[in-house]
Amino acid sequence: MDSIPEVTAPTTPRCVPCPPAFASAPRRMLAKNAELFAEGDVADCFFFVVSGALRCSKVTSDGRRQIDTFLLPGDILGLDGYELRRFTAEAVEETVVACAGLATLDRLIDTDPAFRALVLSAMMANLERTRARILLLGRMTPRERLLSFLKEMAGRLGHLGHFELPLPRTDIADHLGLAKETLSRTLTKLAREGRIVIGTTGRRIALINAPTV
Amino acid sequence: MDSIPEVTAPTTPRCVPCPPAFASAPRRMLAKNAELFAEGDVADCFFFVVSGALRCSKVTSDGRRQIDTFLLPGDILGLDGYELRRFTAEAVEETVVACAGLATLDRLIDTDPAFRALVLSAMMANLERTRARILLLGRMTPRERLLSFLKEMAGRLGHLGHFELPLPRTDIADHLGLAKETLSRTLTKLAREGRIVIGTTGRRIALINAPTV
DNA sequence: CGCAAGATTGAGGTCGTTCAAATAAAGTGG
DNA sequence: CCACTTTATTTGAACGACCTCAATCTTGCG
Repeated sequence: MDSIPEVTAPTTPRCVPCPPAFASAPRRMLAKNAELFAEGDVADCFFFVVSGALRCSKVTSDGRRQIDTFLLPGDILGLDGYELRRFTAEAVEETVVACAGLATLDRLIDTDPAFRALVLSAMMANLERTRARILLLGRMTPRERLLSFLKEMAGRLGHLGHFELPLPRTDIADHLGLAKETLSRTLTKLAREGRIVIGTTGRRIALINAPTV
Repeated sequence: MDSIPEVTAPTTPRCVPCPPAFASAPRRMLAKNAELFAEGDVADCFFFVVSGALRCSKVTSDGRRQIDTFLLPGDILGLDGYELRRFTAEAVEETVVACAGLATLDRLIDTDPAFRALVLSAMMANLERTRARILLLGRMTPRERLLSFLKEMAGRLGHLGHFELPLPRTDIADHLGLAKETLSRTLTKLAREGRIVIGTTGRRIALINAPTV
């Protein structure tokens, strides 16, 4: 629609240093759309996202999909403490994770107060983010959902100006509980209103002066 | 619509013994619709629900309300670890809670492995329940939402046959992301189909042979 | 350059909401 | 305990938002 101000390093490669617990943990590289684990798998390890992005989703028997969360570099995945995975995790793009066994997790929680605090705060942040999404999905219009999502992403991606969304429209739609067509329409409507600017590639988005939600 | 098989003790009083951490904690009695705390309040203690029921909700500036969770006897509230409350907690009916300070919580987490496990598992259960609701709110029909909710409640209230829901329709609607009229219609439709039976009082509900969702 | 996958746009239908009214239930005060 | 008030629930009708289906356009990749 409009052009976005180009910057010298438009796409921050987004690779993040590991916390000590994962310093020597083995890495795993995932191709685009590769599955890290699936709903129902035995949960025997947890992960730290080094680079790339993951989506965690559930699918109903008739194919409706809901994406719980997107995981970005620096996030921890797999703390839920269940025997079996409750959702599927897939790479949105090429992604690198560090893996650690659950025994490690239990040991660290019991012996390392700093790590325990990290885990607790990660869980609480997770819970709070999820709760915010409950309000979003239960009571908000597509427009509000999208603005809220973009604001969150802007914050998490660390750029308040513009940022590169590594996510296809379908994923965003399944995250926000919308049809992809509705998402697309809402997106262009926001662009026409001047609330956002969409790059020529479609993936780069700039939030213009976004008032709270 | 139809009559529900009467039982000698139709309404289980639902009062639950305290875990040790709350054994000598002060009690607080809440009248119907009384507020335990409000969004934005300073969070200085956490609670154990002894009897009654609570609803945790958020409200948008224009009055749309979303109920995150209902708390029933035996549930713990206030583990989120935030400085300020992120939601409002009110009594659905006359309710008794036990209160403990957050200092107690921190101390117990650091010193008592059993309590730590309790807290962690409570948080995980909470997170999982919330995640299930994300799918529900994002991708399910009113009918599916209601059946899922009734099934959950039947399990939590401990009766797989019929049970007394202490909740008004409006609360259920705001929990499931529906208009109260839609909820009511869906309810009577399910009753006509024979999937549920609604008592003359409207609050007692029997789930008939509910296949999974 | 051509194909495949993703995104946008359009048209039409459906389901859930909104507004409004009627009915039922629960409190209240005599 | 009853009549009355108030609140909650059910029901109806009509509108509108979002979804579905389908076609077009764009982007990415071989």
